Amino acid sequence: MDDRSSGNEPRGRKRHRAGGRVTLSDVAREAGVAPITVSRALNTPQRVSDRVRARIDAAVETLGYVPNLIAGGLASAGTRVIPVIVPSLSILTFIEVVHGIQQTLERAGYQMLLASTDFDLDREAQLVNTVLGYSPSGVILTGLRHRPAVGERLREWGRPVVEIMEHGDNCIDMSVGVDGHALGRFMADYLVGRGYRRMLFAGSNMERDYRARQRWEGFRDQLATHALKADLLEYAEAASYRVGVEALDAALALPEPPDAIHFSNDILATGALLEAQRRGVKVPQQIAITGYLGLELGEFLNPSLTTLSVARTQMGVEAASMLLARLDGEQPEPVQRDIGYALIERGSA
Amino acid sequence: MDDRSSGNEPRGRKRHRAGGRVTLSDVAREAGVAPITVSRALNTPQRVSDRVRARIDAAVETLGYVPNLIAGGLASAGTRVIPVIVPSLSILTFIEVVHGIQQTLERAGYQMLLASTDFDLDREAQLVNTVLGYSPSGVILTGLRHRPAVGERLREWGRPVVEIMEHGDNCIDMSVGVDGHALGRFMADYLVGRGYRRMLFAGSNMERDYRARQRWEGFRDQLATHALKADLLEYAEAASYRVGVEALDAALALPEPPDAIHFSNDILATGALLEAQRRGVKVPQQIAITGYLGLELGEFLNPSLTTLSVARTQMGVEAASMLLARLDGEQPEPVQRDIGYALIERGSA
DNA sequence: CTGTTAGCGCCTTCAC
DNA sequence: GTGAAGGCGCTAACAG
Repeated sequence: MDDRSSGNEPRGRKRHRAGGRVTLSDVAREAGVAPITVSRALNTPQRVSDRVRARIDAAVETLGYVPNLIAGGLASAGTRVIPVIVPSLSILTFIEVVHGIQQTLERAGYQMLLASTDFDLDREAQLVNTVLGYSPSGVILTGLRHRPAVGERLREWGRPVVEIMEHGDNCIDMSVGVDGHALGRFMADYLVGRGYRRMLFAGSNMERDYRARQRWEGFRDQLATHALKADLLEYAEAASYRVGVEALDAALALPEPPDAIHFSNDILATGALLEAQRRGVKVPQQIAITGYLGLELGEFLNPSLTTLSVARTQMGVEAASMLLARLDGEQPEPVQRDIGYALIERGSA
Repeated sequence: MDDRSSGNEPRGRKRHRAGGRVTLSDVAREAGVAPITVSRALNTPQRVSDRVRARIDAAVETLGYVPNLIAGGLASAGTRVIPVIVPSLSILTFIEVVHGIQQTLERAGYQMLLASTDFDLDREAQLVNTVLGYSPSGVILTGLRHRPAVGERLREWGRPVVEIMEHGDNCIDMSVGVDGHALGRFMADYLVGRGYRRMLFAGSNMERDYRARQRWEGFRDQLATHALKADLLEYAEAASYRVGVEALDAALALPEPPDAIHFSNDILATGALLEAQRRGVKVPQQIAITGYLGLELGEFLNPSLTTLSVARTQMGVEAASMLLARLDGEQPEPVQRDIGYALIERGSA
């Protein structure tokens, strides 16, 4: 006979009960049903009769039951948690995407576990491992480039994975992003079309942020098709207004100053624009300035900033939506989405 | 007899094994020890002999074992997850605090679960309930004002709780923040000391963001002690450069325009400053402008922006540190920390 | 539509 | 210092 049926008290074990929370069994007892019925009433209400469901709902209400998602996760694998892994939380771009993701997930009853890699792919691989330990329902990570182990593990894991920021054809499962090369090429053509000839690309943190480097490569390559050569001004540190200021000063101090500078983001471009203003350098007559991001601020600068805008919040919304759709059993098409970009033509170029 | 001892195969159940992950038992088998020994080797290495520990470490390595934190959490209550609940992810202030928290937590091997309330206290209460379902190791939430149920539940829960942003004497467990009234009073005194007399306070989203309202109240009350009256210009929408622009226009259109405007944040103040520049309004001669936040951008505006700075990232770091210290069994003193503020005196006032 | 049974992976208690 | 047994709270599989 199963020893549980012997009437003995459980030898004085009195286990921890996390803060004495109400459990599903408590609800079942209150409602006079089996625990599994409560589980069903909560997760698949249509499979429980109206009368029983009403009793259960009432019991949930009176006891103040809140599901222990950890237990649910252990039993069913799937904790309604979505880890989101980004390179940095101090860069506006990622913040905005994260915002879109968070809004969308939360609305659907999922929670976001946010982690940052500091642009380190090894750290990313390690983080992926760690977060899989939480039995998440899906994963969102940044970029299409990862350590080989990441793709392998995620693929065999079998749950939905969305890669954001980058557009290409080698994603693990699904992706939403932009084509950095295309962005660079577009801007090169635009500036050439406006009559500029001596082009400078100024970027920061490009050693680590390979997506900024892709924009530079696209820019450079497209200029080459016009038989123009572009220079690169690179700063190791993270983007800041100060770096933008320095970049403008450096550009103007060149033996042959450029007639246009394209910055790898609006923060740098803004710093440069404000410095030009301070120094009395005419923009765009003496030097044109363009950015990348489409920040609201650019609209109010004098002159206003011409910039290439990417719908970052929307990117986050779409990433989360694709993931949720997959969790709902749908197969969203296409699996690799190019979010595109839009030129905001203003006064600085 | 316990039916498990009958040699039958488990009737073909083949349960889900989340992606066939290596479990602690697998490691135990590989190392030739009991599962519990592996558990100890991982959690309390000093309680396992060196030889056995070495074997276990090797097994962990070869199998690529990654702990299932969900299971650990269920068994021991404590998942190394810290939910962080903030009002909004589109407001810079919170982003920066979150950044500080995240860095600190991640460094200590904890993960951040990020949720936002949209400034809704009912939503906050609901979120607290939900995240407690993840058996977190602690909780960080925003502000000192909550629904009564939140404080009760969190207190009886018994794990560390840190409230951020606000300083006061009625926290649930621990807190780090600033005293909004003091901030407002300080700025009032400063502007009075600089000779300004007709003061306007311009803010956005103050209906929902009561901390901005506290700054206004402090500002107003302190001016009253100087026998000065302050006006309030309030916008319902969220802060943006555009609102700053509108606020300046509105202020200048007043029958008796103010000689100084204190904005509830640097975004608004920046918009106003840029608009003043565009219109050729002299700052601070014709009108003084001050902000709150201490954004880097203010340094590069023309004129540069005088602003009250709060060490937001540092606040996040301290919040997380306090929490971690408590988890390590320490009792950090003091439990209610005032992070303070600093005036950045620049050209706009 | 509802209940029984077993177990997710780990850790706590107790025993040696 | 190591191991055996049981259970954390929930749900999948099977049975009625």
